[in-house]
Amino acid sequence: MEEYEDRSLRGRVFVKLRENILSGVYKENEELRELTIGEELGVSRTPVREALRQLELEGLVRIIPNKGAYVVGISQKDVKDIYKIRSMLEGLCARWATEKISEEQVTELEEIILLSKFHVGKQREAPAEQVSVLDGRFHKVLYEASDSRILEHVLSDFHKYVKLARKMSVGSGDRAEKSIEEHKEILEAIKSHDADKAERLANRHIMNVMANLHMDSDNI
Amino acid sequence: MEEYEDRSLRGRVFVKLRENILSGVYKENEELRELTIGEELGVSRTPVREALRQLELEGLVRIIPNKGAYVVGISQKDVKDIYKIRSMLEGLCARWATEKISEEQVTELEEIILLSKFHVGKQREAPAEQVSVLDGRFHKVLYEASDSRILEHVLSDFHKYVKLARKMSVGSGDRAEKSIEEHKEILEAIKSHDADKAERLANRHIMNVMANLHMDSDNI
DNA sequence: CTTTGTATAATTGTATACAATTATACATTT
DNA sequence: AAATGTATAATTGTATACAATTATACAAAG
Repeated sequence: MEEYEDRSLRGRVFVKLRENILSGVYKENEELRELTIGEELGVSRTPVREALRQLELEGLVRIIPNKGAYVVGISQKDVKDIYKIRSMLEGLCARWATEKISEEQVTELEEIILLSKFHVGKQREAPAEQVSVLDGRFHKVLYEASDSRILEHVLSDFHKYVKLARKMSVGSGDRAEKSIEEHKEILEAIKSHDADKAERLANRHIMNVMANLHMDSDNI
Repeated sequence: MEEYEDRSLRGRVFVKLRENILSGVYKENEELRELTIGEELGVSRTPVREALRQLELEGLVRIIPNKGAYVVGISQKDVKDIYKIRSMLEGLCARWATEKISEEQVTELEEIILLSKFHVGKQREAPAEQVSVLDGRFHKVLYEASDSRILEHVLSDFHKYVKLARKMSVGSGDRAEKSIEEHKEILEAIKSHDADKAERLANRHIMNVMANLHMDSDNI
């Protein structure tokens, strides 16, 4: 669904606006004028309008008819809530994946873990970025393995949210290694068909990620 | 966020299209042409386009750039998945509500239960409709009581989904009475500050609702 | 000085025009 | 007859024009 997002002007405007809202470029309650944004991005009002309507549905923008579009943004508490909700749903996802995962997907997850260990080992050339990408891929495969497009959809949304918001926070120290270790444990539980354990581990994994974030500023 | 949906043309088109997709008027993979829909609803392409872009974000429509918009719809399995996910999240919602609910909200819930009993009692003049509205209000207050706009947002979305899809299925017999009884038990648990119990009851409540649905046809 | 009314400007809502892309029909070639 | 190329039509993508609504400035009244 999202693969085509960057091809159209609307898609690019949508991605750019979401990024600017989540990263704090646009502040809470700031008014987003269609013409102004269009001029900033070099497009007309039409794609801007469409992007704003989509952002409204995502809850990042509040539109008051005939009046304007206003940034909603997400607070520190929102991020925490998302992690708690995600924790539950990632658990459910791991449970369903245990029942539905294919051989190919298991292999894919093993490859991702292998690559993650490799990249986190050599602590040079932007390791965080590479490891972050692999983390995203790990969870994405898990979502697909759950064989539930509904669950996949909602988890992907949340994942995008926190991925962007996370850039503001700083994950500390040796968290990356521990995270990969947890991925490995989750996969082991899935492979041994222990759905309860997989759910519990996935659950805790997300809570650990959250606990590692230092969320000091009020707005993310 | 949704209160203004019906005032603008876009809002009306959006609601109408979603209704037609979820109720099966538009079939799976059917192409939705902007001009055609605009003519059907008596509007130009612009509001139709905006509505389609929103539906894409909701996952009900798949848009292929420069090609068209196609109905995705939801399957029987999707509905079941939504209920399972909702079950978990309504549990979490009840837990948080236990910690955060206000006196006014408790009163509001008590009123809704009282009214529900009244309406289910006199089995005349479209009782199902009235009881359904009250059911919606009960859960809405609970969402607000959780004091988490994120959880409220995702649960509201799911609730809308199944509310529309449910019309296709047939809830049987004396389910309404039992449902109200369950609402009452959840509220009692919340009032006695027993978060574990509230979560467990809310959990089971949604699963009971699902179990009561007769989902025979392949597409809902 | 504050309030209220009104004219003006700014902004959004919708429709339409034009450009770019894709689908279709049909002739041409093999 | 099947495959391919090309012209045409249909559809979407974007920009712009116009209408409706809301905000702003400022004068007049109290």
